[in-house]
Amino acid sequence: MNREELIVRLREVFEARGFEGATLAKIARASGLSKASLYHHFPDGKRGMGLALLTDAGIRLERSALAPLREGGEPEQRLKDMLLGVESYYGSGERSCLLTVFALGPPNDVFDGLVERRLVEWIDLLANTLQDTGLGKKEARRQARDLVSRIQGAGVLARALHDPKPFRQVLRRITAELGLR
Amino acid sequence: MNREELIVRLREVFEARGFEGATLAKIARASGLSKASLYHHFPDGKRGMGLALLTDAGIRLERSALAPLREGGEPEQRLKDMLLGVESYYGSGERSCLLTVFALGPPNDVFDGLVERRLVEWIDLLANTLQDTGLGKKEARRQARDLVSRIQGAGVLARALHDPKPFRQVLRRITAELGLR
DNA sequence: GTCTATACACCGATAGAC
DNA sequence: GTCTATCGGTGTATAGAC
Repeated sequence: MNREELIVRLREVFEARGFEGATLAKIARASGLSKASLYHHFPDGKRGMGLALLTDAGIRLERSALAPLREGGEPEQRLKDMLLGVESYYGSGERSCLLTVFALGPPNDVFDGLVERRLVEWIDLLANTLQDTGLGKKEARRQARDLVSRIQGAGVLARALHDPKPFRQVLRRITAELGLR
Repeated sequence: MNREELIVRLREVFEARGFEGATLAKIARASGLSKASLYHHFPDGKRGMGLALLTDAGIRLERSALAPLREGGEPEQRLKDMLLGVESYYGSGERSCLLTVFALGPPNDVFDGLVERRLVEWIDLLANTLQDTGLGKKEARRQARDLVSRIQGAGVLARALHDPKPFRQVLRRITAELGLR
């Protein structure tokens, strides 16, 4: 069992059940390892797992959605690529964002800081890109916040309704509104 | 200690920590009652508390945000009133929606059904109102889904960033976009 | 209605064999 | 690296006095 595959298995449990809802018994079952073996891979136990998973989610979000915004091409193309990355990151609405799941659990200084930094980074990058399309600085920031809200909300809605379609529809709507055809 | 005041106290714990994170010890501390006394008010224990709180949240959302949509006035006024109700329901971004918090916890047939029904109801009512403004049926439904997404996402964002401002800004933006001035 | 005391299951975590 | 067995603590829930 290598760490990469292990993280994928753990992710499913934490994403679906939240940090508190992910008990070691369920994690062990999902991973095929015993509780004791999990401590070989994560000496800090559940705290370490949560940290590793949240870091992993941040990196995946960065690669899928944030990195495209940093590229040097046309801003319209960057926005388009970001939305494609978001679609992939959310598994087309079938999966939840771990940052969101953790954010709605109990307060935790370590976790909360990681979540907050990624979201701020996302909004900042998005605002810069929107500015490159000709928007004013303030309006770009407002729209960036709004877009991240919509994406997060779409993920929540899909989960709450047990249906990935609302997620895809909202993403399509955003694409259309931004004039990305 | 009457039930109304008790529910308000419990709400704070469940909203901030989620169902799994809300332990009886914390609930007892927050309510000023002992664990045993809580079982006098909620014979079914934590399950009963969660159900009562989720029902309460649904009713508050109904009164604040959904009821205005049912009224007979101008659709623009109904939308305006809904947004005011949403602002109030979310405590201007200082509080989270318990439906969202529960939706992102572990799957639970009872809870999930309640959450789902309220959200579907919200989207339906909103779509009807938007249709009354002259939108086509399909477009009204799409926009209704989008609006609920944005509101939910705004609540998540405000919580994740520990700052109510993004919530208020998104709500203001929606108001402006709908031409409600 | 509220309490103290307690039952008992499950939690995260560890010991130590292989 | 993986396991079985087990620890101490905390979780939900109950008994029974007042």
